[in-house]
Amino acid sequence: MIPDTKILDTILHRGVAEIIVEQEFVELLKAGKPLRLKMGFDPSSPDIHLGHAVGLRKLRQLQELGHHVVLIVGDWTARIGDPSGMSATRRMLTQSEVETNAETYMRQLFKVVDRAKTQAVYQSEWFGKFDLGKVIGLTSRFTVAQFLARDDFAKRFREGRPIAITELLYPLMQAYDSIAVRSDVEFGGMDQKFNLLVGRELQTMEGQRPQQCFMVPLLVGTDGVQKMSKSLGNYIGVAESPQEMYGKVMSIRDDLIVTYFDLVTDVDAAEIGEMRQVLAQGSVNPMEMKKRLAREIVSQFHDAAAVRDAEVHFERVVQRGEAPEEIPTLSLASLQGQRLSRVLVMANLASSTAAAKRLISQGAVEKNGEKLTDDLVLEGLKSGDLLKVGKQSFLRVVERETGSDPRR
RNA sequence: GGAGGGGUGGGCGAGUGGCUAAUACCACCAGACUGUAAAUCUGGCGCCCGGAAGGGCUUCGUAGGUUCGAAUCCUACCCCCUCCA
Repeated sequence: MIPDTKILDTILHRGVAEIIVEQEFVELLKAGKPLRLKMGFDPSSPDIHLGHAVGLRKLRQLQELGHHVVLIVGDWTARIGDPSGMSATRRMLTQSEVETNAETYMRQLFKVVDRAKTQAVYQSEWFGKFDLGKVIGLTSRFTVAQFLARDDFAKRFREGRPIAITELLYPLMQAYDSIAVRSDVEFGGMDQKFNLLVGRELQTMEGQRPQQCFMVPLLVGTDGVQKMSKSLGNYIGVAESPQEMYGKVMSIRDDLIVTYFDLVTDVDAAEIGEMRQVLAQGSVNPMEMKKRLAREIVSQFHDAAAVRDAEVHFERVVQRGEAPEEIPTLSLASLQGQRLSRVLVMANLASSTAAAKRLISQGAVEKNGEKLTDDLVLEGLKSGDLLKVGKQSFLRVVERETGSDPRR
């Protein structure tokens, strides 16, 4: 299918950092023939988050035009670890770990990408047969200088920090994947630029038409500073519960609202432009806009009812500081005669008695809305009493356990 | 093959015999503020006993040793890095 100008414009400009070579890419799209869109992942980290979604949404848009995704399960590159993240060499994964991770990954991937138009292949299909001769052949095509041109290698080299030789192999392997699957376009974040370009070069050397490199911007994580990543813990996972997702979106800083709308929602560009304006003027409470954002994001992964529930939950627990519908309980009998710090530990509201005491002395503990500032035995505890620790942790005292044990 | 540097609490990184459960910063937790956030400010940030005051225990790569007393000194071992060849 040949895209009309509006769709083409969205594909080329919304949520895109750079396309190499944009003109060639446009021509390929206009030719209307199905393209092979390459996207790789290492099965060492199977969780997909909104940062990945930026690129995956692009794949989806292109699938809607009839193009095909070739998903590469990097069961060999996972052993090395992508140096783009500067991580240390990883241990080898077992075959079954790889398969489990790949499965998890794909289940999450297909929340965004069209399964019917996706083909998954394992790197081991070609690297499993590689012998030393081929490895040497591959490495002989590039020079150290070429690799040192890459930013992070150059930096580490300059600072005298180690670069494992296997790390140099990573881009080569990724590039070879492009040959193996005859990639037309490879997708990745801006941090993948070097790797994608090596693919282009290698394809040219092998007489293949060089792939186009499609790079998306890196989404800033919930900390508002660093790129979203699992290891930094600042991510919003696509497999998370509606409540978690909604809450995490609400916790991003105001100045990221527009970026998020732009990169991870389908809200019309013109409308986003208006938002930018009203936000700048201060004529709207950013919170309201963020709620809209949260709804837009959550609804991509959950049904409408779940989205509403998540919002109600947020308003209740976070905005009004009330107890949610479901809170952990402990029986009166088990708490009788126990000191407050002990109770908090039993209820899993504190990680140790020392921690519990800190919370108490800092005024973070309430019983039925009344502050408790001494670590004493709770007198007159009765069924129905509500303990609150911090802003959002609760415990209900009940006559008898009904099953949900907070200690689990 | 040779020379040298280093392994400290979640991270980074001070400390080189007692004043050190161990500086600072980041992360994190709580409180205040607030429009959800962010920012800011205040406090906290090994575990156990005690209402508290206070007391005890365990931590500075691993295992031993010296000493009244060690993260700090000695010995052995493990691991990491840099430079020269």
